[in-house]
Amino acid sequence: MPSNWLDETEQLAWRNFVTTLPDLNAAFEADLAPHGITMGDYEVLVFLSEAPDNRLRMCDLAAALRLSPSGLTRRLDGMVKAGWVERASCSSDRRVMYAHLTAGGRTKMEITSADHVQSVRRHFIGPLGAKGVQQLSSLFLAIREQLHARQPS
Amino acid sequence: MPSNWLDETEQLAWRNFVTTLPDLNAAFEADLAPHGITMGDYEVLVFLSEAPDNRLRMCDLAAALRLSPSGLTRRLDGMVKAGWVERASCSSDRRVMYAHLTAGGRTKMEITSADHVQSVRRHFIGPLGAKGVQQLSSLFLAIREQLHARQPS
DNA sequence: GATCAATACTTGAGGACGCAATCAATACTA
DNA sequence: TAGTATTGATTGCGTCCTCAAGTATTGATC
Repeated sequence: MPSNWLDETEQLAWRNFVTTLPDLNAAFEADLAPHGITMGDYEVLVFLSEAPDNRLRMCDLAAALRLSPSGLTRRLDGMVKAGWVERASCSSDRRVMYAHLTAGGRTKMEITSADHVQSVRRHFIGPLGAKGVQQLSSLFLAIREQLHARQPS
Repeated sequence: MPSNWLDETEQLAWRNFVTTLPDLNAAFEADLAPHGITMGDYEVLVFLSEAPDNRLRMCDLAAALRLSPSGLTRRLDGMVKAGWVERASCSSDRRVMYAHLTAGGRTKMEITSADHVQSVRRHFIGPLGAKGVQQLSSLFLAIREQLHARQPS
């Protein structure tokens, strides 16, 4: 074993982390499933609802979602078909397409968000406790800053 | 906004968490990529290397990996082709197939693990700090216990 | 101002995964 | 012990994603 191996405490932390993540994610998906929407699509609704004019350029939205351009194109296809989003072209730059939240999309998000917040509270906020929420917040902030320090996105 | 909405601190913690995860994951994958292996395949090697006789039943391995049976079948196809794993039938129950770590698979894991541990240390352990490691460990333990409390897997 | 590079998006091809159906083997039950 | 249910693994099919290539538009350079 190399000298930089994880000690027991570090090993335990790492395992607690990586073994919990998939189940946590599955729990959120399962809670959203009755609404007929995935976490991925729901996140699109959230980003658009918070953007100016309820719209974002495809490339900006893709970057925010950590999705490839083609991946977003196809995800949006489905959401347009569902009536939650529409495409709109840009007058000042005819290369860009806006993803624009429709009224139906906003309604969908509002209905869904109530359950989703409850889901986050039950699976995430609740078990952490008030102190744990603050701890976890700053821990992940530190991780993210370290990530962006080397690879400024 | 419903009454159970997240307050500002909770909101911030949640966002720090969900926005960091994809980048963290991408960092691990990127560090492993030069070895020509994915996190998914690497995890198979780890599980098998720690199992008795370096082998696990397909169904047990699938459960450990949070993978569907068919998903594991196909992942193993690739790993068998790479020479890291071999399938072995079970004498006492002819339904089961063992996934068995080969010598080449163990070598692959040992070579790869040095870099992977460094990767975990840089992106995860390092920014957390000694105190943060312990905090995060118990926080995710709490989350997992809450998850299993309702849905005993 | 013509050319070349960069940017924004889409499409085609291929990979990874889940669900449902299938087949084989074992366990339960009357 | 015969019949049924359960378990373990695989295959077909559909979905979602990425990469590479292609098209269109804008920006940069000489």
